[in-house]
Amino acid sequence: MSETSSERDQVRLAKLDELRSAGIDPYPPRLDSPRSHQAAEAVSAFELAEARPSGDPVQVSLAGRMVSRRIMGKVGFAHIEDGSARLQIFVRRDVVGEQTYDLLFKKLLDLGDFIAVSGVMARTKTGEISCEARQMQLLAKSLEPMPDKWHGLKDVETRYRRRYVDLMVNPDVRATFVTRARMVQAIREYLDGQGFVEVETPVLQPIYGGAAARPFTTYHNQLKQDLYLRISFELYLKRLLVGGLERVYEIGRDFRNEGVSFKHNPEFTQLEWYEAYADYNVVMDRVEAMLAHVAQRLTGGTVISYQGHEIDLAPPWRRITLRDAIIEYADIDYTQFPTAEELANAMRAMGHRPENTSNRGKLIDSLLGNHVEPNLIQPTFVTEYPIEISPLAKKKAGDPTTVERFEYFIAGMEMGNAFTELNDPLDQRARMEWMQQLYGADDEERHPVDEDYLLAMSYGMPPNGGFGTGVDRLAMLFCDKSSIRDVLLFPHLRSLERDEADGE
RNA sequence: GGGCCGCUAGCUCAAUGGUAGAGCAAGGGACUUUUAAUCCCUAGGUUCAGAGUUCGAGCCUCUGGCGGCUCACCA
Repeated sequence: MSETSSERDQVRLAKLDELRSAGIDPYPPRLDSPRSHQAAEAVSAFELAEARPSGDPVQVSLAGRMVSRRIMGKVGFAHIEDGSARLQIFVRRDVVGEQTYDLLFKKLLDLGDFIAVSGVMARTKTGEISCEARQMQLLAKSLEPMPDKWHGLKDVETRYRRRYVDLMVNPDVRATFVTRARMVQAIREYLDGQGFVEVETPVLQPIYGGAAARPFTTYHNQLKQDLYLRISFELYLKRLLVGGLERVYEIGRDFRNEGVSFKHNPEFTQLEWYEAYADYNVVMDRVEAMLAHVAQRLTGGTVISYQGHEIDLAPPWRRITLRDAIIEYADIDYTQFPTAEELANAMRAMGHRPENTSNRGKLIDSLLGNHVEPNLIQPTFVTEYPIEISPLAKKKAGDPTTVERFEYFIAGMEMGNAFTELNDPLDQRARMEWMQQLYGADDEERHPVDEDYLLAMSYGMPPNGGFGTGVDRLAMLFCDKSSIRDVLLFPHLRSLERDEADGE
């Protein structure tokens, strides 16, 4: 599949040859002088020494990618960039010698090459702290040109397809993924501190469940078994409560075979936890506390800025019932319309265009998604959900149509879902069987009945509160990104079609 | 899936339907404190693909590909 070599490819390959004939390994296995400092460390070491009257020279050995170069005859400057910072190096021919200066630095190095530099830290005439090179070693030759040093890489598609290039030239992108990592770390810190145990449950599941979603299917050849990539962890984690683990959580990948959008990727990271002897009120308290903790860790405060909105994560958050929220934002009191048909008619009378469904819960959910959700900028818990769309949640005492469930919303996005978990095995079986009727056989969100889950529950499951949230959406929030693709290192994209005439 | 927008040199971008250009990057040269270094010279293109209209298409039309935004659907 290699194309006709362009001139620029030829030039780079010729440089490889020239390096080798000069006895220079373009890909040496290690540094001649082991790295002593990261760039940022070298700068602080110099600043420290500079502040002392009799500061000794600061000797350093650095390594990084050469990202700019300015040659002025027999002296030249370059910037190298490592994981900590960008640092200028100053190279003089009469210091490093002709072979290093003329052949290597001036002629055979390219922007993008990894190099090691040993020398002394100094301040240049213009005041920039730099490393004056005594020795220089090529560490890895780059064969592809770097993007424009000033404009960087802007093309969105290329940024996603070649994230490594995006990362090397756009510092904000690296910062985003560091922030994401710190966010996940802070989540674990909170939960671990609360006595939760982190566990891992199967990604490959013979029966999927725990969410209303369409799964990916796969197949185990030797076992001759159909398997599904999990759409949630829920049913496995709750089995652990049966087994006596009282507080469990999992952070991992879910897979849903649905549309992709700025907030949906086919695989995404989910956090779920389950806590014995807690109900959904306890869960709400925890969600507030956890996200306030994360915000503190990342920003030192609880107010974050998201797409121009100031969002305050400090507890307590607004709590509103689903019924009141829909009355407030859509002006419909769904309790006045006890059947799907009546509710759909009422919605039509209000100018909405509800889909044809006999599932009243789905209609209510669409009112929530279309009319309520976009308005919930500040963190908000919406509570008390219809039973038809909540097969795993416990009924509210005295109201058989409603369950103890909440979803929480921030910045107009649904961020997560929780309930007082249903632990009555007979009720659970009835609810699952009811779902079979409620969702037609052609409904792609219809769930199979998980007999082993029912068996587990029959052994006795403590009352508990469970919670699930999209880690990527939290990352969008804390990284101030409007698209999930900007917080995924390698977002899913269609494959590029290869030109078949392009030769193998 | 629908609608709108985009795709031109390695990168960032130009180009009334009339010879495809610039800056950076690259190659050659000058330059011993520059920093978007500067100066001189050079090379670099199937304008996403295909078809059509036209004397002539990067530009107009159609089909397809990929992407972005958005609507629908969903967690």
